[in-house]
Amino acid sequence: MVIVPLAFIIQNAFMPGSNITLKQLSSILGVSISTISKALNDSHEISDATKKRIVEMAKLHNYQPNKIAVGLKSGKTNTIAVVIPSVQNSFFARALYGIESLISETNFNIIVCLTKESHIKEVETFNMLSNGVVDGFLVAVSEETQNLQNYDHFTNAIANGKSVVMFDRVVDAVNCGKVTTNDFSALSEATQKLISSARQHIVLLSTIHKLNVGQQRAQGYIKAMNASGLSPKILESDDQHVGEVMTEYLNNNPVDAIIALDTDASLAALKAVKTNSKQIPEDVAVIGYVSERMARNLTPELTTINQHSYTIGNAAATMIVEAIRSKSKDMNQVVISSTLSVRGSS
Amino acid sequence: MVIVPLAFIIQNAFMPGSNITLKQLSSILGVSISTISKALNDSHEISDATKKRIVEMAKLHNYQPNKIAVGLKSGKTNTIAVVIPSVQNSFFARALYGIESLISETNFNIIVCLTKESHIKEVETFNMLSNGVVDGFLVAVSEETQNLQNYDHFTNAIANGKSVVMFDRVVDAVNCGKVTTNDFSALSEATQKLISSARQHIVLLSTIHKLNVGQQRAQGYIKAMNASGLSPKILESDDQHVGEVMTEYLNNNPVDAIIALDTDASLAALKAVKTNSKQIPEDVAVIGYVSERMARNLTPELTTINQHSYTIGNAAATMIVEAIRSKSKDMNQVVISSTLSVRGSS
DNA sequence: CTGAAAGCGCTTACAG
DNA sequence: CTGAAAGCGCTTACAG
Repeated sequence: MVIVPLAFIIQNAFMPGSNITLKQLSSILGVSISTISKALNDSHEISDATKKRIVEMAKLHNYQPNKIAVGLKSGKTNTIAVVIPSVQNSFFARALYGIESLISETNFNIIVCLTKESHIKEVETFNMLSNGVVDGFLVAVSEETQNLQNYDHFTNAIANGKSVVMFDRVVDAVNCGKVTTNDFSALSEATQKLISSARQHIVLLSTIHKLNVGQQRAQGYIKAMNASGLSPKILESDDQHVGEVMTEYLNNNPVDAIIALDTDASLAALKAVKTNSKQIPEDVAVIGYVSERMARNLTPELTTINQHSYTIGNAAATMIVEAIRSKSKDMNQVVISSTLSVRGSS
Repeated sequence: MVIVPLAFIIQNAFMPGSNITLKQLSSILGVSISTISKALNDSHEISDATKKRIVEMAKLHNYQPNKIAVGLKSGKTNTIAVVIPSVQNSFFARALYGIESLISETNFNIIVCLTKESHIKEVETFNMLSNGVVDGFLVAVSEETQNLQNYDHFTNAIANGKSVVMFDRVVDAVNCGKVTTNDFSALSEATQKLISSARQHIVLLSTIHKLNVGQQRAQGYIKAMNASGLSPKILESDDQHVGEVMTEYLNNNPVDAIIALDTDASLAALKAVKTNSKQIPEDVAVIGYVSERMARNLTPELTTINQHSYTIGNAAATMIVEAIRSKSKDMNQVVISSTLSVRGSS
């Protein structure tokens, strides 16, 4: 007969939802903690009979292993930090969705940290999570970090044995997994396409000229323009003033096509052309970067360069899970090609 | 003289970024682990001299306490789960931004989990994180959970001693902290405002009729319409077909105002009216739900009901941090009022 | 003022 | 096949 201590009964009676531990199960079953642990982990050392008894009792009490304790013991937390500049940008929102979808099918969790393009915030995040909290980092590098070119927090994390995968915003100088898109050639092709439809005065509108991706896209545009003997014209602004900048330019220059490099610029371009009483796409063609869903609800429907953000997120998540599980150091690079979705605006 | 074991030197020599532990510091300093722990926690038990020595050495080696170990010992993890349906919806994206902004100023971290409106996913998330991983949950209840009215995962978490705060999507039946907006009266006022500008045929367009918040808004609209002797007309659809539904109705019925309850419906309403060759706002006024930033970039600029999503997220985060810290059980409710931002479309 | 010991909830060599 | 012991990295009552 097993004597169950009174204190235990009381505790269980009054805390029905309270999480039960191996120790408590041990005193209920009259079996050692080690045996229970092994049984629940389906060790071959334990007889089928006891396994059965233990598993049933564990189920009855809704036993859930304490992840923190497992993490401390194993040195693994099964948690991945997703460090991104923002989540209000539809690219990152959808990439995060792609990441989460993949991760939720594994036994990993994700911690999301928003850097707001701040280097300090990014560094603090890495420092705070490097010690025991996460197994790896999925990061889209902040604008400020790109400008400062200070990458110690990345290399330290890697030196600490953490897996690091960069996506979209990557840094060549850091040796880690990378998932990017072909920004240069996507823009070059889109520009080429406009040129082959006899557009001559093609303007690039950007609020992301400080970012690597923005520069890559601009280079692709410039290359295509130059290749056709056309002179590139790049308008740069911030999200507050991009509309004014576009309108101002439209009022004083010939324009028959606009390529806008982000959501704000895309909406602003549509608005500026309409306000200018020009027809889209007859007078001015517009190609932009917005989500597919939004593109379909705009007037006219917007031709977009589709970055496949979900796929990028998914690929990055796949890569880091693989890296953590295999502990391999040789990191590969994946490029998810952007594609042009032609709609009414071009 | 302190004898430093060779193994330790090698380890340090070859793993410069590796996280140092109290044990290692102890062997470097020749002081016990307990003393070091107390010194680093600024205990009054330790003399200033040793404190200084210890703190300096800790800094030199960039000592960071292992959060997992601290969490296991204290039973607190300083981590909060944010469980939301999606992050592609601008409301949740911005609310998450508000949450993160508040949390990042505390010593808490957030784990973000996306339920995709699935009850099962929500339940699994709660089960998975309840045992040791998080101290509390910040949740916007999924559509499916609202329909099934199965709230056991919430009450279990609360019984397990976790703090729970619901925001935007709340469940009255669960006794926890709540942050909401005044959906009913916001719609009632917006409708009233249209009526007082002599609009008669005011249509409500919604893709969120299955959600509590959608129903509340619809009720506010109905009340205002009835109060003025007008007959309410509610068009319901999903985000794929909302445009067709609106266009179809416009083609066959008199309409002089549209209130759209979400971003998809708002863009679709603008598009449908324009396609129908009607003028906004002269022929048809449009009021919608989109972010301020997007509203300003639409043509015409959209009058919106502004939910103050950032503030809602911030308030919810404040509430749960407070709840966790104080361990108080009496949960309060906060209402952040929505406001009407009048722009060109009405 | 400092340190040894116990313990948070687990896992896993090692004995028996 | 089962269990006692050590240990993951910390904190904290308790001795000295």
